[in-house]
Amino acid sequence: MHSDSVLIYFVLMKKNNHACDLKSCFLCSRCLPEWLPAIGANKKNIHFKKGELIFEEGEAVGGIYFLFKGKIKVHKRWGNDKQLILHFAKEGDMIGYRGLGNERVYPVTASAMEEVIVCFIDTPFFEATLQVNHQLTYSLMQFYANELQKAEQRMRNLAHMDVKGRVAETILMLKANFGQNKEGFINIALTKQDMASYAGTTYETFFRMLNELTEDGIVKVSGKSIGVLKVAALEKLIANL
Amino acid sequence: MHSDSVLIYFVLMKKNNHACDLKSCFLCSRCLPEWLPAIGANKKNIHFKKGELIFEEGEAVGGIYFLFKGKIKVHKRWGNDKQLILHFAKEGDMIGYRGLGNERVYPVTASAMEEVIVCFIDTPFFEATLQVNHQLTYSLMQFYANELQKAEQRMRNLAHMDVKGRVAETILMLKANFGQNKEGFINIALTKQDMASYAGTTYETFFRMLNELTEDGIVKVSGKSIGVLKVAALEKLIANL
DNA sequence: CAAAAAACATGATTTAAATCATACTTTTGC
DNA sequence: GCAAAAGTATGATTTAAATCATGTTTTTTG
Repeated sequence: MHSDSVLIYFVLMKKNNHACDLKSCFLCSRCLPEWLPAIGANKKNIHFKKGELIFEEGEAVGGIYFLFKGKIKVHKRWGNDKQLILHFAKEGDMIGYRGLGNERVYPVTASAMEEVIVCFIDTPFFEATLQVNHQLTYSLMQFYANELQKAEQRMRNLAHMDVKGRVAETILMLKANFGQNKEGFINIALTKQDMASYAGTTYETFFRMLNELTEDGIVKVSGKSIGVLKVAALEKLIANL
Repeated sequence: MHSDSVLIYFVLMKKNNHACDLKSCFLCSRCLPEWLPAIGANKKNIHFKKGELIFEEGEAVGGIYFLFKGKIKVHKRWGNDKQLILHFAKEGDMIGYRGLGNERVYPVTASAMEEVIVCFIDTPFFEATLQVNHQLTYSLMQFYANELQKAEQRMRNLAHMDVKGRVAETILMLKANFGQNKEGFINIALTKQDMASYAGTTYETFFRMLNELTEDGIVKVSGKSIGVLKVAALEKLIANL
């Protein structure tokens, strides 16, 4: 073994220890303790720079990812300049699970919104893990059931809710997912284009709606930060009536 | 035991035998053979008339249904006169599986489109079944993964595809799901309002789009029957470019 | 079987939201 | 550190699709 290889080996060790404690993620927390060493031996930590793709729509599925550091957006493209953002993933989230159906091709693109470290498990090992850990399979089934409910709720919103309602919903989702700091601003810095792409509208329309909400004293905006002032008013906008 | 009860008992027996052979449905075909008698003892056959609700959005989840006869539409309401149809279920389909997430409330309404017979399994027994039949749990997980992919695909279509494309998609979905008869018409009679509600548009717009497709010789319409003349032309309309 | 209720068919009108156009400001990469 | 690129900000214009209005035909049901 070259001294180079040894060096690389220790660097990876350090990263692994830093990134994954084999306890907290969706996978490790639901596995039989006896199986954890197998996971430790099979996981790979991978680093991505801002803007890099973790995987792309149409690409063959390699495995499943667990996000340890950074934020990732998961989106579907349309044409060559439109997209619908399905999810903003944060530390602890699972990524790539949409590729586990019959079609072994990713139906979405995942791109790093900042420096990202993921823990990667390839499909053959993940499937073996599911065969052995029944409680994990059951949890994953429940997880999918919940995601399906959310997706169909959003389908209906895209079909019938007006843009202002979807903007309100986007803001409330961000608040619920990322929390807010002491100044009352949501803890995530997104471009307005990305927020618009989540709401299923254009940048311009999103901007105008945000202006209206600001004028009505429902939200406050400062650069990339958005703060909710009147939750009830936002909830009223998304009310199904 | 009253003679009335005896009568009812035999009627139910007969119905059961007619409706369910404990072999072909999603549930029975994936269970351990040893478990089938338990299913036989716990399933209930229920009859619905046209227009009756199998369950309704917001109602507490009772269990899961397997459709043996008839057709059911699964939809989400908006306001009090709009809806988005998520699925047209036919013989063999599973219904009510959306209620299996954390929220134990149906997120959708299921209504009988004609005379319907379903086989009902209550949640406690279904969960026991999942705990015992790991392969079934795994299959169900895969099933959900596929449904999620389809839902997110449609989400993107509702956000970015034009109505004509969604009409084309609706027609191709119906053809793929229900097949066509010798005359080349799709084997399902739906109101245009229902087709429009699936495509996420209004009756009037759906009607106009269908007219355009007819004028261009892409489809043929005769009463409630629609026939596809040029598949490629429909596929081109839904092409993502 | 007749009356009421759905569903069908189409033209005219309105409207929400996308697109286009243009200028300024902040990031980012070489 | 500066040029290019990405993001922000807004007004003006267009357009796709919803809504409204009205008459007809088909289905359901008491």
